[in-house]
Amino acid sequence: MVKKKKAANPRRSQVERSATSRQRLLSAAAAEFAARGFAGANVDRIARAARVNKAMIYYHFKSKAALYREILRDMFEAVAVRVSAAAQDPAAPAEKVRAFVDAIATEAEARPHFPPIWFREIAEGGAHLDETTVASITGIIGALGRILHEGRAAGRFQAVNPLLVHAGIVGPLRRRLERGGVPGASMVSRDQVVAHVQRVALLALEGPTA
Amino acid sequence: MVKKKKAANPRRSQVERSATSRQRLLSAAAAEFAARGFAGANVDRIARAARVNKAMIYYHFKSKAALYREILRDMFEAVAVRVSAAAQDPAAPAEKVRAFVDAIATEAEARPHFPPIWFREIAEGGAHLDETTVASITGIIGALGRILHEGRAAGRFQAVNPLLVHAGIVGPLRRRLERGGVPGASMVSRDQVVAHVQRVALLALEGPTA
DNA sequence: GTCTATAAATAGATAGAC
DNA sequence: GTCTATCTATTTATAGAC
Repeated sequence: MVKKKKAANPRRSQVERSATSRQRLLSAAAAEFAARGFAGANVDRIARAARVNKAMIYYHFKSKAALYREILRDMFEAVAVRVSAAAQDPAAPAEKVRAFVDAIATEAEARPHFPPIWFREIAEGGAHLDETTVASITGIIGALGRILHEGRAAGRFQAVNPLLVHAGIVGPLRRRLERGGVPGASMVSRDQVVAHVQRVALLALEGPTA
Repeated sequence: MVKKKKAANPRRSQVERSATSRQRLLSAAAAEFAARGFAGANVDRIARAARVNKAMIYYHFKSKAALYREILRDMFEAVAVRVSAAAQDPAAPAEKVRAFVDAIATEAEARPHFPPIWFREIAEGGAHLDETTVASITGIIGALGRILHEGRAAGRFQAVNPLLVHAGIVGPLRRRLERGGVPGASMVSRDQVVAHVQRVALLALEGPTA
């Protein structure tokens, strides 16, 4: 009788055994990285927020950087998967654009800390990204590019740079500014934002050239 | 005979006497903050890039934070001034939107490090901003708000949230991604970007509701 | 105004007991 | 898996000579 308990996927068994502290750390870290960026984030603060001993960070993850990379990998992979599905769906290009926007919005909603982190990585030129994550991002942009190309081939869209469309989508799809005295900042609902972005993206693609 | 040389504006005389090192520090710091953010920035690196002794940072500025605030203040003030001018100009609302976009683009061009810094501050919720700078930003959003309101009153624009329009403008108006394997990233010129953003902004405001 | 040397504080990381 | 104590490196900031 060969023992089987050690033969299981190490990743899976680890998750089973320590889902709590590991999970707490991941979500506390996401919040910290979102609020302060990679360099500004503090492992003590992460541990405290997760109500977990700081040493656990180095038990579950190799380093602060590895923890950050893991969060990024997870976030961008999730978006890439959903976005690719939207691009492959048999639907009209315009509908795919709507699905693309909604895919990002949905993932951003499920992970409230995703947009700020994304923003920072853009500002930083992707300094902290590993190859897997770069591949995910390339996949996201690529999926959008395919949708745009398809619409253009069908004579529905005009030629616009995918990166600019992408920026026009990601820009507004961040969390509303909560402070700073900007009036009306927190009065925009999720659905309003999504509807606005979808409308603008489609106008940019289908509207007159003028 | 009262001596006059000490009576001059201390700020002015300081600038006159040390324009070189002070100026070098400011521009080196802007680059560093843009590339790495406030927390990620390193004063040694700033001093080295400016070819100035590190102690000079604390001679000219109170601290790393004060240096950062000074850069932000300058950048946002310049944008606020130009943007307010655009809003006051006697022109049709649509033209004012174009001027608004161009104003930001022009300042961003004059200060290449402005867009990434702006991006970070947005992600951070304005954590490092002093009151003066918050006022500038409020002024920028306010100027856009007035333009939109005017266009709406004239029956030309539809009702859209100024913050979303603003995000749609600032989002694409960042520096083009230079790396990361994104195809076509660096193929977008300044004028193409500005034209795209202007077009999209106006479509969002004037286009059909559908 | 400029420089060297160094103080002082932070913060990432690890050893080792339990 | 979890904790305490601590090491170490980095980095902001200052004192003081020139």
